[in-house]
Amino acid sequence: MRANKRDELVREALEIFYREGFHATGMDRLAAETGISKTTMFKHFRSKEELILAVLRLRDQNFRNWLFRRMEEAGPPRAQLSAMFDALGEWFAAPGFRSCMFIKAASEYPDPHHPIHTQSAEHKRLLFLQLQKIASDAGAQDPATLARALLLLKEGAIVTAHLGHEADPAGDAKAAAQRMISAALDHP
Amino acid sequence: MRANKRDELVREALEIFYREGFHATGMDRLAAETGISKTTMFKHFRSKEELILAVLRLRDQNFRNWLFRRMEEAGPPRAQLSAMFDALGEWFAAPGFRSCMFIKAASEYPDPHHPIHTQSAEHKRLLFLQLQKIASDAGAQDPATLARALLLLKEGAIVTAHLGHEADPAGDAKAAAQRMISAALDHP
DNA sequence: TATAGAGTTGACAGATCGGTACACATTGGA
DNA sequence: TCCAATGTGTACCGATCTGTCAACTCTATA
Repeated sequence: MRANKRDELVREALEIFYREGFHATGMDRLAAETGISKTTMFKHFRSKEELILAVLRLRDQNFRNWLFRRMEEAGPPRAQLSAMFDALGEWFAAPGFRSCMFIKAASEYPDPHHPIHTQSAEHKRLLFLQLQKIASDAGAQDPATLARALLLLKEGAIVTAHLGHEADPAGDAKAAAQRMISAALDHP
Repeated sequence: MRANKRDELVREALEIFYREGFHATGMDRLAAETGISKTTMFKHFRSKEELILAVLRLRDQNFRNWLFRRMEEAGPPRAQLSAMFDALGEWFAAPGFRSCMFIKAASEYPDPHHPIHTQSAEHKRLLFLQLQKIASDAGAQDPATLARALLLLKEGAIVTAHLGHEADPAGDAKAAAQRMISAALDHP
């Protein structure tokens, strides 16, 4: 019961923060839109910052689960790597897509030492580690370099999908990624 | 004493917004930090939004001038394309680097129809047009596709330099870019 | 010297910010 | 049935938010 409200708050706060932004969303508005009273919110989280950190933890889990599951469906490691960009393309096309929550969080809390910033960076690090592993399984001689290159394309595609005029940034990124993958695996 | 307070305000507001964020910086604080009175600020700009739009216009000019000048110094078009990433590397290493102002603006004003968002998107479009021209001058058969791929790497490098743990995102992006350039120009 | 324009000051408005005090409701155990 | 603990809602705090206003100073130029 208590945990329910807490989880409910985090889940709904995630939607609202993602849609509207962190600074732009006040605790009053959060209470009004979730139907959870401010007192309850501040019982579960000592501050807005703590709530945001909880939201980011949930987002990290959701996003990595979703992405790597989609990639696994593609089969062997090499196919998984390029399948990442198919998954991204679906995400971009989904209604309500508004860029990456962690890029947004880092934008609003630009101080690199701020907890919200460092926690956002941690999400990117976890993505890198998993991608590096898949690149290694695929037979890359330098899996870290391949993983970094693919992540550059991923972040670029996300930003461009949100901010750009382009029709298919995920497709562009996939085409570029396949060159990188081929260079790393076919001509080692 | 006909000093142009308006330009001074825009210049200083740019620094503060870039360092602290848009929502996080109030007009009171802007007045306190610039020494320009609120009355004067609201004489020149009817709203905070108008001030932000003026700041973004200035940033657009400054950034494109700086980047394309750096690229031109590299000589022929093909060298210019990869020189973009050397310039980015210098930017990332400069003290006070805090990602791209337009990515940040789009993060804080995520509604794609918001004037601040659309004006940020316009900056990216202008970058694309110039890059496409250089790619064309370099002899690319499909300069638009090459320009899009290089911009994906550029945006990814910016985000990663701000948020990532990586040592040299500009270098990684440059290495990947050179593959793209070579594929587009050497094996047409 | 008169005047217009730019800038300043300080107070103020109404809304919203993050956060809290306190009374009320609900519940489980004795 | 009673108590204690826990969860919740209302009303409120001081600070800050964007934006306004009237009264004033300064300065360049006609």
